Amino acid sequence: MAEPETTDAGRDFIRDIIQADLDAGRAQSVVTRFPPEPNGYLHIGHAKSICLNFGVAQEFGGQCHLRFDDTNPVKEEQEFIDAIQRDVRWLGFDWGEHLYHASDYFEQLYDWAEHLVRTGHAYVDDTPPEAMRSQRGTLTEPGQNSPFRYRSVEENLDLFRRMRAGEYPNGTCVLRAKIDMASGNMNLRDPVLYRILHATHPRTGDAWCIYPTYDFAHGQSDAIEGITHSVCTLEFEDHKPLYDWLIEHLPVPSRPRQYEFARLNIGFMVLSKRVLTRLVQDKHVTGWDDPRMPTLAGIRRRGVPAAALREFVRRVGVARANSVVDIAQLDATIRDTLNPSAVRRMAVLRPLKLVIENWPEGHTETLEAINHPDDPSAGKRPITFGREIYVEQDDFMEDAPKKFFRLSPGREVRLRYAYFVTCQSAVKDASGRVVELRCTYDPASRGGNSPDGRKVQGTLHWVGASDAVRAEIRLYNPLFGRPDPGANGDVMADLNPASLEVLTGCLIEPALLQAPVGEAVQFERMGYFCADSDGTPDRPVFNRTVGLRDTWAKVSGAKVLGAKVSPDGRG
RNA sequence: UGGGGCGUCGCCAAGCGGUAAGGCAACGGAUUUUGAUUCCGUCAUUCGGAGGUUCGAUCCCUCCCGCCCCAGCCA
Repeated sequence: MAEPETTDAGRDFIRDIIQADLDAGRAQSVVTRFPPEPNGYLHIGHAKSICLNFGVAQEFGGQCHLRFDDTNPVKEEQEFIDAIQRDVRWLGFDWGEHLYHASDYFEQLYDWAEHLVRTGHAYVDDTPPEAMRSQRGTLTEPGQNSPFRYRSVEENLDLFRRMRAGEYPNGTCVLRAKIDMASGNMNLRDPVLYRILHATHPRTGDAWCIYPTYDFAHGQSDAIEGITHSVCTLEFEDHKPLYDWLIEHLPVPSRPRQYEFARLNIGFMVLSKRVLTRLVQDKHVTGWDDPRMPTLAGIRRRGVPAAALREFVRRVGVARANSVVDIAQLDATIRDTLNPSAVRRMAVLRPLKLVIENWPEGHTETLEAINHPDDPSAGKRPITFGREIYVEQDDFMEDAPKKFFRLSPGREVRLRYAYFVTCQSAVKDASGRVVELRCTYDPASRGGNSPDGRKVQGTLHWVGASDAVRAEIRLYNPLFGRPDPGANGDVMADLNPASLEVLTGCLIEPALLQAPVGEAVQFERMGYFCADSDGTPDRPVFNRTVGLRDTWAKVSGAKVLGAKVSPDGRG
């Protein structure tokens, strides 16, 4: 079985660093972690981080932890905690026993905070938020020391304990590290380590009313778990000096190192939890698993296999340069992954009735169709042919250019696995719309070949009228209408109004009734589709995972634009 | 105008002083009962720019230009 996933993981600067650390003996083993905050669903950007962290651990014989960075109870929910685990597993990774939460370390973190207070490296600041902001200075001007910066260790300890005891309402005061208010790095201007949040935490409930900030929790959590390589995205680069400062001023059990890589960006997509949350809340999509969403749940529902995502991430690579990956790269990877294994079926999205005039009325024949052109082991299936069948509306053109290898009055084509048919005429309704094709067939061409060696230029997919099943098919287009959503202001203004196209009168071959939900099959000549959970036995629903490459669309499109092909289609 | 990063083909991305991998896209052509797949072939004399060091620089140095991140008691 062809496996597009390469065993050679490819090289990048992260793997180079780890290899060098191992070679030089700076590390004996590799321990990484994937640390999502449970405030939303995982998206394809997270897939890059997951594949990197878990992948690296696998390759170097180490381990990767799944750690929930749950330090802000007001944003986090159990639904997200569950969804994240489901999605990481689906992507194909296993954290084994290593499931952790920053909240597991709250007590230890608190003790370390007191340690900082005792060693004079942290103080309780009563400055209100707005005042604190102005005291912080600007990007070009240094900040001012808080008047509370000089409190004694005893007073700070007492105040901090009272914070923990719940004596103060939200916002009254915070615990700050005493570093350097004049630092060019804003993160070093006495960063907040603890804030008061009277909120119920999904895991610790009401045990705490003060919570550590990301900066105070992250590095220390890494140290507790023995993380050797703490890999995160570029925007945390400025936090590294603080990460290191904390590690160096605390009696932590290990010395993790942070490394940053560029986050994933894909054209026509938005990978921002903030925006994705809004899309869900404002009902621009049906939910986190709407197939148009870049979430792992949405992508999965669309029919994309996890292997395709892993391969995509591998192809894209890991580097430090900000970039925007062409969405065609994702589509190509999905096709490459699906092509060798997806079973073939026939479905007509926009049916046009075709009547074979010289076929006996009421007679049907069972023909044989293969399930995969390159894999005989995929087997065959019976399909029913008869006097009336349906073909794709796009496969007929009344006044067609020579290069149109499909149906047109007088032209002969092959109906896949069936017969050669020649279009005799088109029946139109009162408005002039073509509603039916009258054709004749060549009885000698059964199976799709003519004994006289006659060739036809086109082969069409079809569904027999006698056993066609009606279905709904949902076509998905990019959720956003421009490659750089939001570049001109409001992201929501760039939503693509045509991101979802629902086709209700589709006709599919009966074998499709057995298609497992979520598993993509190829509708010949149309693309990859998978059954959706919204479907019922009498009303199946399919999602388009991705279309097939369509050279004809390019050629005909160019013709419409008057660019490449002359009117007769001969270029 | 502070600090930290990044700039290699249309889009990703290797390259780590010895004379530009690969993928996607594009474009030819072959095979094809999917205008699919597969297969062959074309596609950076040049690495943001200008100097410098060197026998030799995409790789080292200097200056310049451009882009990204940072002023949450978010992560």
